[in-house]
Amino acid sequence: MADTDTKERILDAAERLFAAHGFAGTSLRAVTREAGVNLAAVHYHFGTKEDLLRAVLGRIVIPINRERLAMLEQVEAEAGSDPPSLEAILEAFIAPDLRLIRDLGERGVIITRFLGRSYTEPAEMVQALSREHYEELGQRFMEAIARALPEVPRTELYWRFKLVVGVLTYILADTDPTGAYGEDLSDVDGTLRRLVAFLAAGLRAPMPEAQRRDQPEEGASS
Amino acid sequence: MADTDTKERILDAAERLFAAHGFAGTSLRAVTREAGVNLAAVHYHFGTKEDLLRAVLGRIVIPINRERLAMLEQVEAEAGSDPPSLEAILEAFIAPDLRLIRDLGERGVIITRFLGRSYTEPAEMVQALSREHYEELGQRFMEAIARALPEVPRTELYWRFKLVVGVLTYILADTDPTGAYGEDLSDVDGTLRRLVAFLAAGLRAPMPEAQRRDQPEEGASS
DNA sequence: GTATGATTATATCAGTCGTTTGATTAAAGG
DNA sequence: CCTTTAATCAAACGACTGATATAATCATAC
Repeated sequence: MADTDTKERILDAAERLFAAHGFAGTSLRAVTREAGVNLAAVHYHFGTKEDLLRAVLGRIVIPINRERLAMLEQVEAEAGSDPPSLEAILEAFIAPDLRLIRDLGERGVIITRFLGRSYTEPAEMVQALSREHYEELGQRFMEAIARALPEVPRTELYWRFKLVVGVLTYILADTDPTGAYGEDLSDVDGTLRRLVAFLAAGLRAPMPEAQRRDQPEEGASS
Repeated sequence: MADTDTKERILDAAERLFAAHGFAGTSLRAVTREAGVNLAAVHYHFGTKEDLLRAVLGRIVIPINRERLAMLEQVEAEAGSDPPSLEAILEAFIAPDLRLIRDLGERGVIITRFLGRSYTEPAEMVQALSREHYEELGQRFMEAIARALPEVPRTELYWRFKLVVGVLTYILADTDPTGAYGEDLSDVDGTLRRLVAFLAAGLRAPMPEAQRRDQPEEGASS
């Protein structure tokens, strides 16, 4: 059995099972059973269970983020010396994930679910890994958005960008092949447009009135 | 040892550990160790590990949802025959969770984290339970929002409401006592206002242009 | 005091877990 | 061909898991 085959089979199986059951809920025996390989192969090829997860996450996230960054750079290049449009930036941020579904079919669904869940995955190391992959990129996108929305205070934008991440995370975690995405793959683009519309509006929202700390709690505010 | 004490201790410990490590990553021995009780007490008082989780989730969610519903009803009563404002509805939806942090301090943080994570928790039964608690209530809020936004198509609202849930889920899952929420509890109200502003704008966003399926992919759309 | 039910404590069961080990096999290189 | 390296295999280790059984203790009522 060729080594690239064994490793790939382990990675594929682990990807599926980690996405479905999380890190703690997935045993190495389940992985090796599904991959049809020997238990010790995991340790031979990857080391610890954590190392396996690192490998799974890395092979997913690195190409996606490369694509994400490339899209952003293209958007910026097309805008020239002007700031790029907010919608285009958001599209660059979101599209690579959603297009996984269209391009990879069922594996795309597995991956998006895995990505979406990794952010709130109970095992701390999963979260830490996930954030590590996104930190620099997030900063990059934050700055592009700040240029597109100079009138929104920076701290507010930082916070709102987290909400953008939250929405994307949630959508990814909730993908379901029997739902809208699975039925009609061209709907991915429609979904993208609607997502971008929602998020762009939220990012552009005027700041709410400053709170007044010395007043008792109020009911309705028009 | 009085039975209400033992049960409470188990529930408290389980709440903390499930929130931190998830269902699969938390063993009953860890729970009983932390609670300072005997292993058999779990089965005696609660039955299976799943039943314990049910009990933990139920004692958290039921009062919060009661409060959520009460706030919505108050908002509707104040609006009379008019539709209530979107902002007020969103506030009724979100405030009970956020106020946990202010009102319960560290336990509030634990609970919000638990709630936020339960939606994407890898163990399927956690998710199923979580959704079960929110299904009817979600429907109730959806209808209130639809009355506040009659110009947005119903199917689009349904979908956008899921994004609202996603944002809230993410914020809850990401609570960190060392962050903004923990430092200044009065900031919970500011957070609520900013959240509502973001989400209200997104919900009110005009529909994006319908997609054209027969056209090649476009770049920027102004 | 006794009787009864509730509760706790301990031991055990059967199984699972990640990791390691030494043996064996397969492939590559000289 | 032999030697070396890479890869695979099966067994074992020590630890842990949820659940159960049983006996002891506690609490309450009569």
